[in-house]
Amino acid sequence: MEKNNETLHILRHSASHIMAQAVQKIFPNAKLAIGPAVDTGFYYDFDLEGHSFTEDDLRKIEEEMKAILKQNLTFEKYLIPDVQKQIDEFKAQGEIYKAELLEEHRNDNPTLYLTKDKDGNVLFNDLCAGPHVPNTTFIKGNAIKLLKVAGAYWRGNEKNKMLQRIYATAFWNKEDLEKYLNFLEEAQKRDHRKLGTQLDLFSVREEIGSGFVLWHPNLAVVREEIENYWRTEHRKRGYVIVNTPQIAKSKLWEISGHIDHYKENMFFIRKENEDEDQYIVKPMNCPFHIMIYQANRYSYRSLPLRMAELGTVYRKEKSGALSGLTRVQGFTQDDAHIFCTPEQLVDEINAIIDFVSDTMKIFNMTFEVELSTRPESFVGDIKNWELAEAGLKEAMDKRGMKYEINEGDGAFYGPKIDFKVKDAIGRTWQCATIQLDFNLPERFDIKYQDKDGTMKTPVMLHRVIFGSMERFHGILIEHFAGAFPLWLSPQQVCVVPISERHNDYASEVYNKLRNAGIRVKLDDRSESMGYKIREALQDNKIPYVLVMGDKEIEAGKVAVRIRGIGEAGTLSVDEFINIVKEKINSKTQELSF
RNA sequence: GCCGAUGUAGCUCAGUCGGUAGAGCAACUGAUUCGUAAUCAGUAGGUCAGGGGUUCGAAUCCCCUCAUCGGCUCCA
Repeated sequence: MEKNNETLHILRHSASHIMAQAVQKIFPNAKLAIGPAVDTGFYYDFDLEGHSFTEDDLRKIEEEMKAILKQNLTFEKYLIPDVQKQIDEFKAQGEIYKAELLEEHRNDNPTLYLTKDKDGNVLFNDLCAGPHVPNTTFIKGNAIKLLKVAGAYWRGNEKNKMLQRIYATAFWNKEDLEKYLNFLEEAQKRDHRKLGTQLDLFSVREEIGSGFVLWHPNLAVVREEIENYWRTEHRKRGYVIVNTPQIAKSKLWEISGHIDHYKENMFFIRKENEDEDQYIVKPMNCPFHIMIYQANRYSYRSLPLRMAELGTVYRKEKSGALSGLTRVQGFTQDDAHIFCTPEQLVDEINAIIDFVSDTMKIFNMTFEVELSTRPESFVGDIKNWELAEAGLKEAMDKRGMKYEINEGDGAFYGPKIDFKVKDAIGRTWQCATIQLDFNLPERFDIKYQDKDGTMKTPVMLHRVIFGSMERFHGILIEHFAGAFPLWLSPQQVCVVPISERHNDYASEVYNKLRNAGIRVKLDDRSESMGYKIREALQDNKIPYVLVMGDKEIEAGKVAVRIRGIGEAGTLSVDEFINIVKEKINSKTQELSF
């Protein structure tokens, strides 16, 4: 058997059998559920009454696995001759989950995999389609690692019993495992929640509520730059920008259908007395944008209408779902709604794809695309769906864009294209999305006048580029490991006088930079130069430090030190300002001169 | 919402068997005036997440709530 990436999942699947064997050796009451290989390793789900796996158990199980591996066991495929008999046997053993699975696969020529010792004794068996490695010599004791224990519902259904899942990983050799563990450690250092505290970027307070983000001055600077970019780009691309209220009467949400379909995610404002109207905090911007559309009459000539807003919405989430900046209850969408005729649809979609791709380029991010098609329950005319799906495909095919298709995964109101960017941990986050909507234009009965003079219902597109400002900033923090490119850096330059007698010159330099519109900090504290440099570059991740002492003052220059690079010679202040301004304007990630 | 873990100074953490809380960094004050990724000394800082209970006595044991973390589910 070849030891490559393609066969790695076979190794991992086999390792999961060894783990199950080890668990049942230590905990004979543990019932087996399922234990597949996944992208980064494998897991096995157990039902174990009366005991929760601990870190210590994981160590013991790992030791037991190593002991099992030393016995040089073989994996053997075994076609179940009498399925009913095997089901009864599983039931007698208490293996109710295996029995349930076998019940379902009874007509698929189900097989067991037997783990045998060299005398042919069966030490362990598991209902399994395989394949597996031939024997345990393929699984190296020093290349497996049990990682964590977590709860997981049987068959992923929250109505079912919660099982205990042990996550683990395995590689062909020790070196690959260590590489992976190092990667996990690196990823942890980039965690935006950790960096959020370290760099004083944001916080979430119990007194305010979970999932409501306080943007500290440092991250507010990043956001300001990104919003500036966002506005400029939207103007360039023919959008109009609007502002809408934070709350609306329940009537609006009745028309939009949100009360019927989205209630559990909405925040209701408590009424003081029964006569008052019920107000609801907006979970979406679309109804407001439609109301703006309704304020005017449109013809096919005046469409498409591209309406954008940095709109803050609030969505109630299940308590366990929240996380840092990436999953919150209050967030600002970089939302837009495009009202157009069916003929304009493909062009509009293409323009949005251009927009997304141009934007992600600036951050040096890659993304993958998924198309989700009509689900089982849907609204609108099936012909429109087919046209729309074909349109989305056409737009992507024309530009040679690769995409995955998630059949039946679209929203009930229309198909969608999702853009997923990759973060430091290799996890993909949904950012940009384009969704067609056949529902809201009907519900609000919006129209445009076509060439032939008749009134028709426009096609409506929802789209975001960043998704939410909160999530996108979380991704940015991880992507850059907190070391933002110059144009986004909360502080761009730190001015460090060597000793007190250089303070006057330093403050002159500081004023010059500040007047030039550069975000600069003067560090004239009575600390050592080395300390100030370290704090600026390493702790605060400021791109440039300007050091000045007698020599620089005499020459009218500054000594430049660059984050992650080191000393970069001396320049006049004007020269430095010109270079830095040019770099800021070009949004480059290159700091060196 | 579910399973499990965690919550001690601004941050990172220690705190034994239940006997009234400690370090490093940061902050503040003073000294130092320094040539490229941590100068020295001193001072101050805590209702031990919140509430209830057991106890002569609780950071420590029990219960509830809140929050955070790892997952599951959800993410119209």
